[in-house]
Amino acid sequence: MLKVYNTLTRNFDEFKTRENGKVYMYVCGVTPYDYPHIGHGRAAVVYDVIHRYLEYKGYEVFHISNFTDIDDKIIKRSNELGVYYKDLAEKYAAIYLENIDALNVKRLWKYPRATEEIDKIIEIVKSLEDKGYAYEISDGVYYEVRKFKEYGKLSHRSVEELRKGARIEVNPEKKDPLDFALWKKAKPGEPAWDSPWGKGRPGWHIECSAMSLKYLGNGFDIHGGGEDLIFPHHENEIAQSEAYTGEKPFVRYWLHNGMVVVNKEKMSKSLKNFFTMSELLKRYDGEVIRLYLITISYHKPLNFDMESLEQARKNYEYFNESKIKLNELANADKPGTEIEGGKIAAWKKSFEEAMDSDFNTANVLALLFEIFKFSNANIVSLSSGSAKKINALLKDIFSVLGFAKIGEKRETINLSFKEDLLKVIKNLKKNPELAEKLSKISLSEDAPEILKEIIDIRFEFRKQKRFDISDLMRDELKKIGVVLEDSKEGTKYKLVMTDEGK
RNA sequence: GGCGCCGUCGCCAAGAGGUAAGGCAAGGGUCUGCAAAACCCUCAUCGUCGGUUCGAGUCCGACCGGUGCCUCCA
Repeated sequence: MLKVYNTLTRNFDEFKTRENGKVYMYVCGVTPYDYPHIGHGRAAVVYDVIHRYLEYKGYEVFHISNFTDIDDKIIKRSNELGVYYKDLAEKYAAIYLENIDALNVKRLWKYPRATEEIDKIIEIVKSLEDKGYAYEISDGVYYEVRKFKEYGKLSHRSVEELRKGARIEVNPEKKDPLDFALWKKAKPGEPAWDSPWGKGRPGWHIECSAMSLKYLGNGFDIHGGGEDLIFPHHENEIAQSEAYTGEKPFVRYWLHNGMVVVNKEKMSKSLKNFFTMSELLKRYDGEVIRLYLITISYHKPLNFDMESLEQARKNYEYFNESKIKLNELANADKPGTEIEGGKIAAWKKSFEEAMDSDFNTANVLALLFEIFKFSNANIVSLSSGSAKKINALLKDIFSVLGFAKIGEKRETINLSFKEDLLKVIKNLKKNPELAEKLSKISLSEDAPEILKEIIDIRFEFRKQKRFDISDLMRDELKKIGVVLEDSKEGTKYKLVMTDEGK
């Protein structure tokens, strides 16, 4: 039985959907005005894992995430750069999508944009005004918080407390400092849409109510986002939506992911302590970053540091290497010990129990270590059939965690790999004993063939016990990320990431 | 000031009343010409002080330290 931590009830609630077999989920997306950082990546990955597990459980998942493509920051930025606001927003929306593609986040059902849902937004604001929940003043239409009796139920605050903490008001016409803008009247030079209140644009919170209600309907299952959105964003969404529909709940389960922090401070643009996904992806494979992001419970803060990322890289390599061995065994058609069915079943059970406990990916990772420890320790005795059985389970686990490349051999690392190899050859030619042999290699061949010839030459030296030469060759290759592994069967190579790149 | 969260081995991190998962690092082995990889072994009583309980990282209280939200933010 799946249990999820619900911010509204502050409890691990049993997950029951509105409709049988279907999950409707809305996750607050980004305001695309700059490069997305790893915190945005974490949110995307977290809800992607949740999405994937729900599908594993047999649900059909209707998952959407918005782009808030009109707001103060976008207007300010586009004015600074002298570009059209929509072009700016679409540029960064595209970068965001590219980045999370690299993290192997599934594309969602829909990515609605605020500016493309103006009709629905106006309809809701108008309705709230008609029902007496909203009022118009000189600079816009505001939601009257005191009219909504349950205001504060999500963030667990009282209106009185909030009022004490409220900042000095900009517009004295507001009835209450807590009232927030549903619709902002246009200032000169700002993008604007026609409305019953003249030219203007949506306030910050209304677009999420409009898009979620439009595409998912009232009372949908999951609403997610960063925990910094609990107040005021999600609190206001509830107030708007439940007042508008006249029904509750607007959302059945409120899920919130923890922030990424750096040196214990929240990663944010204003503190300038952020790492963009684009820069991290230059140094680390997207799946390594993904693994790093799911090593800790999704609702806890994640303290970002390179050392932990490096640890994730090692763990990823271990999974990868172990899976390759298992695949080789599975394809070998080799007789051997059969794994007890009970073992597989127990692993499957602990996988599901972990995920059922509010998506405990950390425990799933521990399980993966257990499985691979077993397969590695028994790789010589196990039958191919057993390997296939283990692989079947791993396929499910990896598909839920969102790893598509574990077990693939990396054939070439990047485009400059051949250049690197030629550099190695050049360096090795400084050794007179090697020069002649290496010059026989045809440099017009592809990188894998060249590499193979180098390894063959080294093999000859090893046979003659010329370990000085073979060690020299091994060291040179290691510098470009080629690690040689000698065994009785011959020399295998694998490609690993180096500091300079993948 | 209000509402929260967190403090578990050098580091990362599960566990949430029944006697401390996992990973990285470290040390010792097996294997290897040496490595690498893999495997085996070793490695914590849970911020402090009280309380509840047969039994507490796990519940309650106080305190110490850190941090989030209350303003835009995944």
